[in-house]
Amino acid sequence: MSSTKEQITLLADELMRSKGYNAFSYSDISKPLGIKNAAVHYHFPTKPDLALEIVKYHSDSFDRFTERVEEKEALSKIKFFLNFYTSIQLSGRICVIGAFATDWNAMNEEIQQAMSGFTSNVIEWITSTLKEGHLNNTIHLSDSAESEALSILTNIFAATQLSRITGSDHFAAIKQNILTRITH
Amino acid sequence: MSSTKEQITLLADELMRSKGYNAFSYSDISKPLGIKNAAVHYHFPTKPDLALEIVKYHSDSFDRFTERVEEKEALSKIKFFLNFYTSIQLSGRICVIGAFATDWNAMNEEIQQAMSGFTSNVIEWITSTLKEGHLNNTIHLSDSAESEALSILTNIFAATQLSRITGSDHFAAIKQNILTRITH
DNA sequence: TTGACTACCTACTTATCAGTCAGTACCTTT
DNA sequence: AAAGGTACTGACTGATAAGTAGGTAGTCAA
Repeated sequence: MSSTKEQITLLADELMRSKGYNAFSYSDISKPLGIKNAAVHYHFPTKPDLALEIVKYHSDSFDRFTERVEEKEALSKIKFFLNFYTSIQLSGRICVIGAFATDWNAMNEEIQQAMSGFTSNVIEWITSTLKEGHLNNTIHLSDSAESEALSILTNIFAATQLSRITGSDHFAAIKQNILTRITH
Repeated sequence: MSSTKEQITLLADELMRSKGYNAFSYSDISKPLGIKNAAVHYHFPTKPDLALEIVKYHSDSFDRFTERVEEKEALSKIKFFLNFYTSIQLSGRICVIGAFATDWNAMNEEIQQAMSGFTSNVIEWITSTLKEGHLNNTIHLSDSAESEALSILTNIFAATQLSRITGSDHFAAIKQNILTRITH
C-alpha cells in the first residue's frame, strides 16, 4: 500500500472518529496532506469507498491485536483490550463502532455488512476470552459469557463517548467497574 | 410553542438520531412538513440553534420522566428507565447521548455545555435511584452507586447503537444483564 | 524507445448546503 | 381603522460538497 493511500486512510479515520463521517470533506484530507482533492479521489473514488477502507483498517488492526495477545492469559488479554480503549480515550477519539452506529442510516449496505462482520468478530473474541478465563478460574462470570461480553463491549466503547461529554474520570470509573466485575 | 416549531424539533430529533447531525439538511425537514426552508430558518435561524433545541427537548423530557416515576419504588424506576430505551431501540433510533458524542467536535460550546448538563442529570438520577434501592434492599450494588450508574448508562445507550449493527437480540441480552446484575 | 501503468495535478461541473431578505397574509391590540 | 407582531413564502446568494475529464511526469518492462 502506498504511503499516500495509507496517510489518507489514517487521517480519514481520525476525522471520522473525531467529528463524524458527514462532518469532514475530501478537502479536510487533501489540505493537511499537501495533495489535491483529485488525488484523494484517485485512491478512493467515492466517500463510501473511503469509509469501507476505514472499516477494513480496523478489522485488520483487530486481527493483528488478537494475534499479538494470543499466547497471553485470558484476564491479561481483556486488560490489553481495555487499555487499547484507554489510548482511544486519551487521544480524544471514540471507538469506530460507536462512530459508525450513529451514522448507520447514512451508510450503504456494503459498509454496514463490513461493520457487522467486524463487530461480530470483536464480540466473539471477548466471549471466547471470557470463557477461557472462566475455565482457568481467573475470570468470574455471573451471566453467560456472551452477555458479559456484550456488557463489557458496550461499557468500554460507550465510555469513550461519555467521557467526551462528562470528562475522563468517568472513563476510568467504567473501566475499573468492568475489571472489578470480572475479577471479584 | 407553535405546532410547526414542535414538528420541526421532533423531526430534527428523529433525523439527528437516525442519520447524524451532519447527514440531514433543512430540506429534509421542510419537505416532509410541507413548508419552505425559510420557515425552518424563521424558527431556528441556524442549525446549531436547532441542535440546541433538541438537547433542551431531551432535557425537558427527562425531567418529566423523573417526575412521573418519582413515587415509584427504586427498582421499578430503573426498569422504566430501561424500558424507555427499549422503545428507542424498537424505533431504530439511538440515544441522544451517543448521537451527540459522535459529532461532539462539530458542535459549538453552548451545545456541548447543554449536553454536559443533561448527561450529568441523567447520571445523578440513576446514581441516587440506585442508592435508594440499595437502602431498601431491592437493588444490589457491588461497586459505588456512581460507578454502577455509569456502567448501566453506558450499557443501555450503547446497546441501542450496537443493536443497529448486530441486531436486536443483543439489546435484549444487555438489558437483561443489567437487571440480573442489580437484582441478584 | 516505445508503450503501458502509477500517481498525481489543473480545471472544471453539478448539486446541495446553510443562510438572507423583502414581501405578504392574517391575527391581535389599541 | 390603523399599527404591530407572528408566521410564513419566493427568490435569492455565496460557499462548499462530491465527483470528473483530461493532461503530465516518472517508472518500468519488453
